[in-house]
Amino acid sequence: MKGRRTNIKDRIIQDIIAGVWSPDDKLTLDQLGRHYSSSHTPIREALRELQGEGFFRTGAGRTFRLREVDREFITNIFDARSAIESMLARAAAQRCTKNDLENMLLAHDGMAAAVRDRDYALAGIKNRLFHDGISAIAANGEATRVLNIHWVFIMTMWAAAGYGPERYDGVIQDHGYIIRALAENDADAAAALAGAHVIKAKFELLEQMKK
Amino acid sequence: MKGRRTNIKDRIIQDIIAGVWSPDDKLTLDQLGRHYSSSHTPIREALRELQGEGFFRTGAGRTFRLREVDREFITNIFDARSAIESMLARAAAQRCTKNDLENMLLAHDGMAAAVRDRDYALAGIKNRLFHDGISAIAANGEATRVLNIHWVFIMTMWAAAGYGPERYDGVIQDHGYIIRALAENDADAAAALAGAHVIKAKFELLEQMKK
DNA sequence: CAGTGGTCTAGACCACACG
DNA sequence: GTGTGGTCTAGACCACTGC
Repeated sequence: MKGRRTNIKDRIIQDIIAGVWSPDDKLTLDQLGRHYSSSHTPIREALRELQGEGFFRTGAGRTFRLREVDREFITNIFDARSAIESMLARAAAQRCTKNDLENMLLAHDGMAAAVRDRDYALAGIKNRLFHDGISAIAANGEATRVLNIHWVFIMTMWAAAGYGPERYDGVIQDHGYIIRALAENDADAAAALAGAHVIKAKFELLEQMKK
Repeated sequence: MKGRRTNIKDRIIQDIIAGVWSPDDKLTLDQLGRHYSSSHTPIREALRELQGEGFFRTGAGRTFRLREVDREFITNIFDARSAIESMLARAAAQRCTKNDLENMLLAHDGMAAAVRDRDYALAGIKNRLFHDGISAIAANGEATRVLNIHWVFIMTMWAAAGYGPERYDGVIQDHGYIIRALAENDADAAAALAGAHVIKAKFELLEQMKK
């Protein structure tokens, strides 16, 4: 399924965070095509996907203009994620079966083990497994799609932030409480916990941005 | 800005609802290209946008497979919309100024007038103005983008549903209460009202689908 | 190991800005 | 009117499928 478009999109995000492209650059298809060794079409499609994720706005004329990844942008996408994750957690708590719960515990333990080993790359992957698990139980593919769109960006930001044990321990603690809410089929609790969990991530990234 | 891609996307959605394309059809680029008198690229991009909106899933191989627009799909997207509109209404209530309020009242009165004149096409447009107004006050462009993606689909569904005065009066009543919440800067009330407003739309469309 | 069909390349096209 | 640069056309390419 994946063409080179997917790779180009990921590389562009990493380059945005790394500061290779700045908001005032022109960013023409020719220029990007040269940089990523590709012709117009794959670049064009990658840009359109990135536009759908909010990284580009259509500027004057028909040009693509890079959006600044600033506090407002982080705030906006995490507020949206919080609302959706909260809703999904509520649905998941209502539907959660014994089997679902075991899968969640597996992901949870896997992440805890990775953090214990100081393997933060693995911990990031396990973290995503945990959140994907909730989405799977909630079974709302359309809402899940919205959560998935910024994933590359979030992973890259976390890697750049270089969080240590304190941050990860807090995340794991939160996950533990969310699992309890799922186990009790307590929808209100799950919604509140999941929503707050995302807000914390927002604050951490905003804090990190000041540097 | 708009190329023919945008038109093709809208026409495909209308054709999906009209039953021109059914979930089991092959839907190759060649076939669609012949049908919409275009070459691969614009079709391909339209399909990719529609994939991002959940209308297509990537089937076996690398083929595009049309998703069935069924009760589950409607439920999923409206549950997601409810969560986001609720969050936006909460933010809007906190930020709403006197000037913002006047703009909302303008859109509100415009829709009421359109319904009084039985001009439901105009009422649909005014309805969108109302919801766009809330998004504008909330000033979360990234969340708003998520709300905008299904708009063509929703407009087409409403037109197909052929709602009469009773339905529109209910919508306008809801809008009136939301405006009151904005006026009082009552964030909790706005969130509850906006969330419920979307759930009602979901139930109405599900009801409509049985026929 | 052919067939099917999505993906990429090259280049013409043309809309929109600016002088 | 001229130029810049996004958009579309045509066709080659090649991954995946199923015979």
